[in-house]
Amino acid sequence: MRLKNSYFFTLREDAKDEDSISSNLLVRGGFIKKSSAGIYMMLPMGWRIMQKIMNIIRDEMDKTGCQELLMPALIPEDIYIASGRRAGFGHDMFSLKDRKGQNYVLGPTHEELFAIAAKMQIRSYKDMPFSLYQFETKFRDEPRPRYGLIRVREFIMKDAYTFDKDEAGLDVAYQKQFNAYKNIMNRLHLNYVIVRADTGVMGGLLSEEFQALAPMGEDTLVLCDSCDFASNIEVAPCKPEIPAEKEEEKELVLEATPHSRTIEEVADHFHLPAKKFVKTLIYSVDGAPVAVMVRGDRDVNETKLRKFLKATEVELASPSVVEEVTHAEVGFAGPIGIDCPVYADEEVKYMQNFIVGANKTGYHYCNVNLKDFKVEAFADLRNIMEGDICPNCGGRIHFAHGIEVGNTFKLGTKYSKALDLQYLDANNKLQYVWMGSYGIGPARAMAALAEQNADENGINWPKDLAPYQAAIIIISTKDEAQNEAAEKLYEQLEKAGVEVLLDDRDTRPGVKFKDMDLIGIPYRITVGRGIKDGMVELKPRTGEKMDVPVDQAAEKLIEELKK
RNA sequence: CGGGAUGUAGCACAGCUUGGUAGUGCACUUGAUUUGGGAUCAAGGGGUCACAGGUUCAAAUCCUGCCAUCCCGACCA
Repeated sequence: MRLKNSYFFTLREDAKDEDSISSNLLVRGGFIKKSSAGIYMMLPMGWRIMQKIMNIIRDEMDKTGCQELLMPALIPEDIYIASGRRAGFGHDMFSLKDRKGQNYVLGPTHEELFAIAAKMQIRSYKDMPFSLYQFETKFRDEPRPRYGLIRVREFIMKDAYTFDKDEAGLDVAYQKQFNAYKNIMNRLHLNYVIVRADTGVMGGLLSEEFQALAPMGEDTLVLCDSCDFASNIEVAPCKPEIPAEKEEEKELVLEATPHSRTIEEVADHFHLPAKKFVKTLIYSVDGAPVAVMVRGDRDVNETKLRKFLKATEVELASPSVVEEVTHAEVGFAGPIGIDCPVYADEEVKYMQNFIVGANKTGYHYCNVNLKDFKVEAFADLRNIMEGDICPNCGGRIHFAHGIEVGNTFKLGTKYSKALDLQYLDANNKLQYVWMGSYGIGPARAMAALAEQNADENGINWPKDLAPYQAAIIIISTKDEAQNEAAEKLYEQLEKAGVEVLLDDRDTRPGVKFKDMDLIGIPYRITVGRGIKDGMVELKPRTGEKMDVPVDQAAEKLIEELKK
């Protein structure tokens, strides 16, 4: 493509309303532009990269025998009511009415429609296995869009669905998709890890996430120093820390702590480490108050709490609820005499002579032991911490941050039951279909690549994903010899199938160099003053320049691109 | 949804406290000098100061409302 008279622009300054490395570079490079909160225009340079990413995904999907189709985005609300997910998604779903007053939603993910589509195919066990996928725009009304393409409200997703007659079949289909996902991540040159994750609103039996490593990533990944344990923090199991020695249980004491509400303040008051305290947090679990105890230096894991109590919604209770159940101001909650059920993290079971709030404003109890209060149940309810023991091998845990680029789910029969997707087995008995669902966000992949490959000059795209493989820069467009040589080279490369940009803009060389580095063109051929001796310059974006005779430049570039 | 901030030229911002001709840098146009890492000089073009009301002789500036955007939190496949 010739840059002159084409839609191409870059910005010299960071965008004020972008908040990450990738989104700033993508906006500055003219790849994308925010059109409203969490909604982006995908401009020509960005769309080229998207298509390259999508082609790799498509190729790997096709290799698994998955068939591509396209579902509507506009879907009657009833379908999500039938699956029970209308309430689950809640305000995350864009919804609207048609002229007749019928309620519609914009699809946030498509398990329901694919299950319905599968009904048309499936009569007997002989009709499976098969799988389907699409690239489709999804809509999710995120409460807080962020980080450019990473958390958006409208985005293209590749979603695939597998249909099998039993769990063994699902296992095989899942493994095939899982391997395809690994191939995709590798071909995208992403630095990633695969972690266990919560199944969330998708439901089902198993969820694994493909997480591109990046410091700004929103997910906390729990990794082990000595084995291959990898989990999203939301589901990482914890082993309780058991004190080495038993203490002698002391007498319960009520102590005035008038100015101490937070754990730090209370620890200060008693001159004891946070480990000697137990926090009591009041949660609202499907509307009912529940107290949860964890050691003072730990955090409650709300995903674990929700699962343990088989609840759909878990959130910290409002101050008024806290005051109601504790009969005290916020900051003095404890298990003794509280007016709601108490659950405790397993670790609390092993603690002795600890300190808790007294449910009385300005007081804490010291030397508290298990006999002093009633607990409904002990369970793993806390977040694992860096330095904790690996639940798998006993090694040490460390954290990393990731961008969730892909996610695979073993759904089981959740949707086939909800939407009545059945088949006749060999014994002429009706059975439910086993489903899997597999999502990948090409735009998130693009942002993750930018995040992982940014340098001080811009984005250093992998060779095969850059919007163009090479750029020919004309130093002075007033020099006929330079123009002619550049044109000839351009035609030669186009003919050879190289994706090449001809920077024939009438501007200073520095501008051209900066622009090509910013948008991450992997190779640059500079046609300048050397042309009078028949020489041009070939330079990798990050690497040394080489002087090359102009008539060998194309050949040399093609050779470099193959490396 | 709670807390905070911001909306002024294509972009980034100043001006608002203390009401009185709409400003700066980049970008853009024209000319000149330049031409291997975001040139210099000169002359220009471009604005319902988010929107709607109000106060005032007079509002970007003060008041009320409203919309949008961003930040922190909550939430989140």
